[in-house]
Amino acid sequence: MTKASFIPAPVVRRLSLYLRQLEALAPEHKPTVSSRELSVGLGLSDAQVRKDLAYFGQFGQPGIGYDVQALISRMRRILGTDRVWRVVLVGAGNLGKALLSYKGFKKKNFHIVAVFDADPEKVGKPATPDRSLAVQPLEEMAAVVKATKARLGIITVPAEAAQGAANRLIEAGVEGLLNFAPTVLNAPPHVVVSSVDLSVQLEQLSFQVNLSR
Amino acid sequence: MTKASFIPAPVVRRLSLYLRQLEALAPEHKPTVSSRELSVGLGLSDAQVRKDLAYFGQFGQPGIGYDVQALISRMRRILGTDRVWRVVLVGAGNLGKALLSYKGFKKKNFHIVAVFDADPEKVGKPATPDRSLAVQPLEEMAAVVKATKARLGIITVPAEAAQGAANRLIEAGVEGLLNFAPTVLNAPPHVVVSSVDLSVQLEQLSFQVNLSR
DNA sequence: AGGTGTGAAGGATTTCACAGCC
DNA sequence: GGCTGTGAAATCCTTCACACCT
Repeated sequence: MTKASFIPAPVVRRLSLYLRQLEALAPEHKPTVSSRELSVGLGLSDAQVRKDLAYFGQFGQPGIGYDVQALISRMRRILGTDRVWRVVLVGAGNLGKALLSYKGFKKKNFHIVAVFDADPEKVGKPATPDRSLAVQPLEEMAAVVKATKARLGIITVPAEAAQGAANRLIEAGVEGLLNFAPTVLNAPPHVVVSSVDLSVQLEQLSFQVNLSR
Repeated sequence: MTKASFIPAPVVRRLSLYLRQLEALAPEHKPTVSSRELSVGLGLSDAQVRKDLAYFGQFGQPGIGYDVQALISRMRRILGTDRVWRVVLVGAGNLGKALLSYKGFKKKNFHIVAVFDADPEKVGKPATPDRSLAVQPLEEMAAVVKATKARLGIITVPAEAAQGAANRLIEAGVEGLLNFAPTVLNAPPHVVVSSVDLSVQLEQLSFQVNLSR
């Protein structure tokens, strides 16, 4: 593996976008793609694409470009999605259930293997219409995470319950958290946390829209 | 209004986080907060908070800090959430329905006023369990957006349908789009686009988790 | 010609550090 | 003593531009 000691955050964010673009244009069966072609759709410069990819070694052919399939494989390995990631979800509310039936995760090799909720009313009931998973009580988390070898957790509980859910997940041995609750999570340094606050996204829009008038 | 001619993107992103922190600590009835107190929870430096706020004028008291309530009001006005934003949603699938019943939006003054879907099977059916909104056909969009004075649109359709949905929304006069489809959207410069790709979020996690071992 | 990889230059953002105010 | 607002310095990131490859 390359000496990818430290990668700037903006680069990591773009990596996923490159992969998405590549996968979108793979069906066209063009064997290669240039940094320019990759960059235009994303509103970036061609130099940026080359610099970003150069963090992980050099796999372009001067005069030709990048081999699409090879680059896809390489990017998947870099991002870690060449293998299955087992994920547990805490919070069987509306958002949690929506994520459970979201097809995109499985396509990207993220498999949700268990669902937990604090509400005794929900425990035992099927978490999805297809009844593939039943909601389990929080107490089971440690055992289930261990048994399923899940390494990631998704938090879709109310803000007040988020830190508690995070603590349990961390205790159970999860290595990364995707948090949808509108609050900051504290976690030890060996646990990676990424947050999506849906209201914040809309706020960004309302700010920008107000600016342009 | 202040000469907020141009605000760097990183600053805008943090603005929402400041407001969220402030709202979280408002119930404690502490009258003021220091840049340091605001910064620690978010993992930022105190200087950063002060610099960011300084873009919009100066409302701190040396030796005291910032008046919590005043800062909240000010931030809401800056972000545009001191008024109601009417929002329409396209795509009555799982994610769309989850967003419809997400309480956080209304709390932040974002009101979803209509739901559209291309599937004739879904049209006419209630979009939420509480039956407050019925799914409408895409053809109605222009008229409904006009009638409801909606200015923002949320896209929760499959990737293949996203650009089409965006075009219709733009045509109908919407000024900002929040896109959950895993694809890049093209839009004219007067329309602001913000995207959330759920799989990309998990990919970021798998990358970071792989790094730290 | 068309295209990559990369030092060097340029810009943007963050941190430092301190004068000045409460 | 505590804290803000802000120039100056430092750091981080992007763009330029070109040697080199096919």
